Amino acid sequence: MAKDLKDTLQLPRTEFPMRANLVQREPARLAWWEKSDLYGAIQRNRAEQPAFVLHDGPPFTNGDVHIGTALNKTLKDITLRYKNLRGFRTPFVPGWDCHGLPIEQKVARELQAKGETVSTSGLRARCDAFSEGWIERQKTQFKRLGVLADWAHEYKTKAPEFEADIVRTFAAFVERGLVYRSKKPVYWSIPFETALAEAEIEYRDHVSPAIWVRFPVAADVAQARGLPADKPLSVVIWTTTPWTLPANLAIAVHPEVAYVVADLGAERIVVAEALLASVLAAAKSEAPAHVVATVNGRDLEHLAARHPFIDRPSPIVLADYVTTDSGTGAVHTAPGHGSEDHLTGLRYGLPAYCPVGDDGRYVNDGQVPADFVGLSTLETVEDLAAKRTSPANIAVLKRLAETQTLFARQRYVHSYPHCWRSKTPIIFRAVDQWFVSLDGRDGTASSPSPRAVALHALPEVRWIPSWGENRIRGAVEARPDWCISRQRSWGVPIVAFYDTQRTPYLDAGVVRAVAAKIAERGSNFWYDAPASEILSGVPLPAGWPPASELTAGRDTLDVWIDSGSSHAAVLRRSQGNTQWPADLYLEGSDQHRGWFQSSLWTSVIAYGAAPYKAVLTHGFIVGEDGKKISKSGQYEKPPTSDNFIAQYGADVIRLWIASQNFTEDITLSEKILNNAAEAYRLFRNTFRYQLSNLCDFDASRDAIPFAHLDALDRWALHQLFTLERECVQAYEAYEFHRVYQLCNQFCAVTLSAVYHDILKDRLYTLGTAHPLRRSSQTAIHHLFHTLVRILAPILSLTADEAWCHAHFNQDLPSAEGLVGKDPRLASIHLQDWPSLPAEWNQPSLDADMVRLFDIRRRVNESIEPLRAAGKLGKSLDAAIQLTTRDADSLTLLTAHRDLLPELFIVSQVEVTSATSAEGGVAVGVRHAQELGHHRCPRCWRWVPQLCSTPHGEICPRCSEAL
RNA sequence: GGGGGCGUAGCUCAACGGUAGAGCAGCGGGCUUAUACCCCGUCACGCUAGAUAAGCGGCCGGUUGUGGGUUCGAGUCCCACCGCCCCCA
Repeated sequence: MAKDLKDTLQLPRTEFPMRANLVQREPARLAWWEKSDLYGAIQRNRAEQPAFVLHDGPPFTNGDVHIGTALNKTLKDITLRYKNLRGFRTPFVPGWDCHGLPIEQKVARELQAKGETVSTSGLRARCDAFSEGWIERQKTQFKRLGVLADWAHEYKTKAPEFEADIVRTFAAFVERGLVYRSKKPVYWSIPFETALAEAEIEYRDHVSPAIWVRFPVAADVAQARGLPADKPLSVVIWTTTPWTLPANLAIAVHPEVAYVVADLGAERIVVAEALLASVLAAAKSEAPAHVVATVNGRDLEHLAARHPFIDRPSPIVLADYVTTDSGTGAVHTAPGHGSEDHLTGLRYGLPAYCPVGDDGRYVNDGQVPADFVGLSTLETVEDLAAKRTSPANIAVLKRLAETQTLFARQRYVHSYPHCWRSKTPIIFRAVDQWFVSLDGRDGTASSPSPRAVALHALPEVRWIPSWGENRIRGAVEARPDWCISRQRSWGVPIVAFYDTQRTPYLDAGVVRAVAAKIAERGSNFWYDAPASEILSGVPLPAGWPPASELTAGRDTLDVWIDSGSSHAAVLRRSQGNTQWPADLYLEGSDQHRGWFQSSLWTSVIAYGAAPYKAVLTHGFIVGEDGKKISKSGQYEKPPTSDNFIAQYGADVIRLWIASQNFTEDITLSEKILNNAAEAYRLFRNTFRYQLSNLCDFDASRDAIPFAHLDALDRWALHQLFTLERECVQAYEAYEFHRVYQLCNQFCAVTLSAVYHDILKDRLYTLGTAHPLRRSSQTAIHHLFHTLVRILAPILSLTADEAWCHAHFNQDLPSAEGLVGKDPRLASIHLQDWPSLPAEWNQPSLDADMVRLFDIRRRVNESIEPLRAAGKLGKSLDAAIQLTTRDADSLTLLTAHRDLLPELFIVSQVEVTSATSAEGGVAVGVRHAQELGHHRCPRCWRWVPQLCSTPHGEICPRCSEAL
């Protein structure tokens, strides 16, 4: 009979499964999105609406999608899905950054391992294929995350049309007169006669001659500085690269370090006070030394010492990087052979003098001693095998000995950079590079400099969070001129030509003409064709030699110009219906110095304004210990997007992302992901409860107008009204974690613990079409349709799944299901954001309910001891007595008298006023049985009297329902 | 070393310069009509009390990484330190 009665209840029914099985089931929905071209449908749906353009920052194409990259793309997806629901047209063209050293290096190493040698264009072809392979893999991985984009029309920086726009960015630099040529030291491989990047350096032990060298100070110079001049005086430097001495232009000392003039008997030397002992030890000096003067480094500035064997001065300069850890505290400075030296040289107006040619041998420049010319500066493979130092070192040592400027020497073993391919030591060598002046060049004084325009543009942009503006401002202000040339192969060529004397020829018109050819033929053509072909049909500017005498340059552009040109190549060309400037750039905070900045420079130079209206940044993922995820070591598998999805499914990962305040460090741990999974289940079950209780509800037929709804249901809609308003605020501020918190608490407290729980009695036991039941179903209907939209940007797959169940009673819309219906029904993502009627705002009702829920809480507290004592099981077994002398409370309780048993989920509530009672409301609890009541086997409530029906003894209300 | 941030319960997040709060997890129960679901209680110091009772303490216990400062009043503003993240050197 119990079974019989149970069948008379309106129990919830739905095919929406409780268990998500996301890992297994998500791919089907993703496949359906793709098959049905959901992205295209969404774009068509909003074709006439104002656009919100988020411009995608391109990930690099050399590996699987990392969880950090997944975070970035998911935040973009959440943003765009929200904007779409709000009615904006949201084109999203994903991009990939394809050129660059990491790929070139990886490919080159693979080739080397296989013993293959290929031409430049052959290497480029391999790089192209390598990059393309990762694009496809990453695309699959991004799709698996649920990211919706124009995947069929992505942008790639290696595409010919894109490359052409990169070249045109360069043309804009040239047009503005900003491009100039200057020397800069780079790592240089002698055997390969090529520049190397940091990543191509291997550190190996190397035996160098460490030498202490006297730089004589003339007597009159010393005297002018108040230094004793009656004996030979010299500044002693220490170096492990004797071959760089011909390029010495200065001696650096630290301004705050104390230096001494030490008398050694026959001579006096200047070294740092702290290093005097070690210097003497190196020279094995037996003679007693005594200090005759002490002076601060700062006071030595501009003191003109002499080069030990070349007739020129070597002035003393100041530099903060000088230490007293080793050496003499006086640092040999050759701006053409060291990065720090170069910067120091710039401060003192010293040239990046480098008398070493591409082949690593001294050139004949009239300054290098004639017998040095042609000597190799560093060891060849043969030299290394024979364990002998380089010819240049030998020559320098010999010359120092001859000029009696060698103070001491030692054999010195240290870690030294080597070329990864030839295994020979590398040299630091200044070579000509292309620079972009950020402060304007000759002839452009009338127009503001790029830096001025950039700084002017910053306040026009909305920076989220706001400190982003300060950060990029610092970077923009401090940035030196932009070195845009790289001696690489896998990149976009710098369209410059050279005559037989290596004189460069550069012209914006020529650059643009070549760009047009690259757009058609790809940039490989630059490497395969002779200059005459590259320039055929291109009118040469006056003063250029004939094309037959020119060769095309081999430098490539800094890859930051590649990605920094994306706004021109994509937005300016309205690719995928985008537009310039973008409404939003959204990347990690490291991009303040990267893409945000490179895009800003290219844009202000070419178009005079920033390419974005707003820039949103997120932090980086760290482990439980607060250390960055790669160093955290808490995961055995690599932290790729796929590895996490394989364990949790995309929607749990998306929920985790949404739950975090992403402007700060984002913590990732198993515990936190399990939290997200727990919250996911809460949302899923909330949808399930709602769907299952709407199984017999047709809004068009059964819905009840708001004014006629039961008070509890109106209250629920009031709560929903508030939730929606707050969620919109949170979304607009990009505070997705607030949306998460709000929805989580709404579902856990307002719905699950209160509203949904109270409703069970009504929904299950009343007659199908009972007004009270329909009233609650009306509210549930609104709750579902609002909540599913609020959560759709975050739980994109699950919200869509719930949506389909609401409309088709199955996972995915069927063809038949859609016949005769609006095709927009096919997906939640084709819906509009709900606009909730203002009448749902019921503050006074809410105030009443707040007080009633407070009493409810106290009722629950009062029931608990009886439960613990085993006197009571479910709350429906309880009969409650509320006693108050407080007129307000009495009015409140009386007004909602009928609602109280439902509200408390008890069988009876008696309200009495008592003059003797304390203030407030006193709660009394009894088992309903004590009142002589009987339990209705159908609805489980205890009532004074059961009545006989064909279904047995049940309560009058149930009898009526049947 | 320089620049930009962050630090509140085990976790995720709140809190106009004005009483430090939620959810989750944990712990203890209950239900079996959302059932691998759901409900109730408890849970950021200490003390006292207690079984159909809860209170007390506030200058002298604690309270937002630590220590100072400004203020009638500081999680919030300022300074220093510690730890961590991003960028640069």
